[in-house]
Amino acid sequence: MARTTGSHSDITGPRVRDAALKLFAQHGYAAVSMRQIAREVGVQAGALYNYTPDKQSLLFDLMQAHMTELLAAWNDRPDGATPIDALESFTRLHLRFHSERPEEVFIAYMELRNLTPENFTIIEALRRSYEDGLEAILRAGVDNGDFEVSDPKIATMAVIAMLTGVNTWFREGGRLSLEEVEQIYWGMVRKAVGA
Amino acid sequence: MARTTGSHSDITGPRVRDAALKLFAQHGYAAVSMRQIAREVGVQAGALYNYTPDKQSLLFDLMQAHMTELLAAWNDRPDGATPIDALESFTRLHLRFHSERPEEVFIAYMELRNLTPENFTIIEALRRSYEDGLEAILRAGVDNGDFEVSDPKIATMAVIAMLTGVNTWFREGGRLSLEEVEQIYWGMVRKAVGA
DNA sequence: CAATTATCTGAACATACGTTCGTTTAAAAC
DNA sequence: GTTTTAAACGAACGTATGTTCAGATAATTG
Repeated sequence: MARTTGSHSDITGPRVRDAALKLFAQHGYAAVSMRQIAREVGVQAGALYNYTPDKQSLLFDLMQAHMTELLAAWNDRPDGATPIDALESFTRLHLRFHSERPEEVFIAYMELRNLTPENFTIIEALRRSYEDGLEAILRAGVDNGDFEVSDPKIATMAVIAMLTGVNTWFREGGRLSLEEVEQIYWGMVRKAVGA
Repeated sequence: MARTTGSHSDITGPRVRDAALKLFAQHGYAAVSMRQIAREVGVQAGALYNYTPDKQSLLFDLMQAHMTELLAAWNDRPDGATPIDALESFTRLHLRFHSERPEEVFIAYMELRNLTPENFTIIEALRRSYEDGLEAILRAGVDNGDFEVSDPKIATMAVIAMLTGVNTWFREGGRLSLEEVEQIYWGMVRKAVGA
């Protein structure tokens, strides 16, 4: 037995990726074996190596793609005229983007320590660049008097932690719609920075 | 070779616990082997089973002890006269308790999915009981007009996420002292709930 | 000082791991 | 319709896993 009916690289490739995403998010990188991923795809373990050089690349590619998409979404945002508008825009974008990708977000936060040092450096730089975007908004608001923030660096971490925490409980179809959640969080963020 | 000079249960026991704590926090539960823990302790893998029935109990005991200590600290708090005082007390306690135990906190948040279902249920109940404490404060403040919070349940999650996020960057001896961090965060929490 | 007990070793268990590779087969190209 | 190639199989590689246990030895007890 070998190549099965209907087997195709452009079908299996994404399926490998999806299986890795789902299983890494569910059980953690270290707890998932290549054989489990293969079983989820419906293929033997050896066949996975047509699509990834190794297990580590499977993780790294997922995280890099996620961070790159996040930064792309950030760069495409409608730039707010005022720091207040920009902060609202950031808040809503962050909530929407993250709530749409619970598995990617989970992996991005939980599996950093399972990256090789080189890969970790790359992902860390992407993350910092995202944080810098928010920090710039906060500093602009402090400068023009819109915000009252004693330490923009800490406020940046606080806001991001608060927003990302939504992923621990928010589920589509739950008590609140995403729009309601956005509204509530924007209210808290706005007040927290004194605007 | 067998029992070595100076070997004692009351010495090795805590050392097993400490090694597990350190290694689980550093590499993750699934990525750490019993032989690694044994090497850290300076003992053969088999000897660990004098101190734990299995690897899972090592994780569960760490998490249960952590949550129990957190709840104990919470019950011993000086109860604030007003909701505002109570919220400040909560904020400072949370920050102090968590910053003193970075490894336990890391494990408590990252290794939930590596608990057996029964163990997960127990830990989850402890966590919820902690969250309920904060939610009660927020509701009291809403009722007496001290706070302006549209959804106490969400505000609870937001505040805890914001505060726990401190552990991702705070290091003793860094730019800011714990006291300064407490002050900054209390300011943001207070404003976020409209007090 | 002899008997007992607590503590640890070191080997063994069956099973699983990530990865490689020769082989086989279906689909694509000519 | 034949040749070429992409894709998957399935067995094998050496190593590691959690856990058990008989045997050995140091500390403790009487």
